[in-house]
Amino acid sequence: MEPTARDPVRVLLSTYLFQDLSPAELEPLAKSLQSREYRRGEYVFRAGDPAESLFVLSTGQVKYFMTTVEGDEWVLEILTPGAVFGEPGLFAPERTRIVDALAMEPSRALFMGRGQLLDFLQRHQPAMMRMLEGLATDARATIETVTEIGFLQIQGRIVRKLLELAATHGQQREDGSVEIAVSVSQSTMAGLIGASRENVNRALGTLTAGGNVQVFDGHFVIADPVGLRTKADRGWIPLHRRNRLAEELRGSRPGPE
Amino acid sequence: MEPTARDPVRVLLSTYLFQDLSPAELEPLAKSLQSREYRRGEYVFRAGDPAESLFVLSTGQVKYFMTTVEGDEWVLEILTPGAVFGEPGLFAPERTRIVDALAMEPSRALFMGRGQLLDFLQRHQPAMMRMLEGLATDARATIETVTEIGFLQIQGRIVRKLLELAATHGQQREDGSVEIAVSVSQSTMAGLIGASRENVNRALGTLTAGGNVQVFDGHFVIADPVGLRTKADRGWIPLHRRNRLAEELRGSRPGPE
DNA sequence: GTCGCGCTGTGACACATGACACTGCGCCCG
DNA sequence: CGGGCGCAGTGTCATGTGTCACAGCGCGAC
Repeated sequence: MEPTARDPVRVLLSTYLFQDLSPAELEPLAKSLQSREYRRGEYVFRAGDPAESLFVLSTGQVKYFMTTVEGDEWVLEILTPGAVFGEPGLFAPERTRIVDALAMEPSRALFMGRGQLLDFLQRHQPAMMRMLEGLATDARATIETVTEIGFLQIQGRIVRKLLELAATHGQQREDGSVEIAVSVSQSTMAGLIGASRENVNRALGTLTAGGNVQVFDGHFVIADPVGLRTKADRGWIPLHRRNRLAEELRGSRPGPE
Repeated sequence: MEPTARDPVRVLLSTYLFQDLSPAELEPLAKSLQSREYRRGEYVFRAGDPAESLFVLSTGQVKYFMTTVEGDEWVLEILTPGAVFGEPGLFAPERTRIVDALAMEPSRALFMGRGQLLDFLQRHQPAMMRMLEGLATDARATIETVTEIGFLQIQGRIVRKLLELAATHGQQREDGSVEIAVSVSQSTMAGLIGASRENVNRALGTLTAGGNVQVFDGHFVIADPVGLRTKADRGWIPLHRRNRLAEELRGSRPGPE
């Protein structure tokens, strides 16, 4: 475990939520934080649990997902160190978790109670702003996911998801390719895009055959990021990227916006 | 237009965001609000616009949706009077709208600037709490939508959506049936659940044939809410409703949650 | 009136995807 | 060593769903 993971203040500073604050401001909060280790395969929390804490992942990897009775799972996110999770459950009126959070590797997380968090947010406007920002960004990202699921087919969804993963967990390599630093099996990829494992396999097959993507023991390497990106926009769905073009069609619209 | 729609304070009080405040507290805010009317077919804002205001719908009906280049649209929500919209765009770092908001009927909306809103939220903790709650609830609702889209097929999605609409816009009638008070054409229903209009039509056909649902000129009546509800859970996906049952399987899990 | 337009109903058909079934491989554990 | 298990790869097959094509119908515009 790296030294930074041992120092709660540094962990907090590495999150989007607390990044704006000074170590001095974070010190008292950090002191009162609790911490816990999770074994591989252990749940941090499960859907239906009462939501009482905010979590910050300091080491390891946590899978964030929903499960159906049939056992199928929808993977919402792969959380890596520095990730803040569990916020929505704290603020929703039911105060109950609706997703499962499962440690995929030995992991460690800091956590703080709801009261503690609210208290801190109210005293520190920058953190409160970030909280609003985080929730809003989350909501919007999920909205985009919905439309992608609705209109793209498997290969397109994979491409989008790979680019997204590259954006958040990507590591540039000297030859220009980008390595995705989280381990994603084909089945979790299937869970991420809502498809069957078999078809993910096949789609991945054509992508590697096309030279855009490579796979090393459990993680992806995007050999040709530019090429892949062009693939993402062709045919399927540029979403709101079309706005520039649409500008002139609109004509004058008086009003607030 | 009903009298309540004319009084900004009453409109604000009818929203989730400002419901906890006293008329006296809302008075100054209400005074500084601007208001605007929209014709049928007019956009309140469009994807790509800079996000500078928060809106509160006082009369009419607004469609909230994303559009693809092909012209297909994903309808996120049908907004009715008392709805607050445009928040996520205000808080996300890009400060840009990613969805389209279109008046489906002649409508009127109040709006306030971002600075004005932030200022008010910082002075009124209850409103700030509601804001967090609203964003969190939004995020969670969308997450549930994603999983439903992923795992249910058309008929199931329609049933879910009808029940959801009934929950938010439903009106009990004397014979026990529930009327959905917003006008939803088959095409917008298709947009709501991510399916083609034709298949929505067919699925709706079997539902009406089964006696669960009726249609009067553009809005739905759920003839048999209980029966419909049982349909929603059978076969397809009870989501996290299984938690009760799962409790005993878990065994002891030491830890914060 | 008549045209056009938006919405609702259907039918036929192609096809992407889920489901099933089985093989092979690496790895851990007894 | 052998058995079990999770993961990757592939073929076959049934089917839900999108697409296209067309008909009927109410309604507003001219």
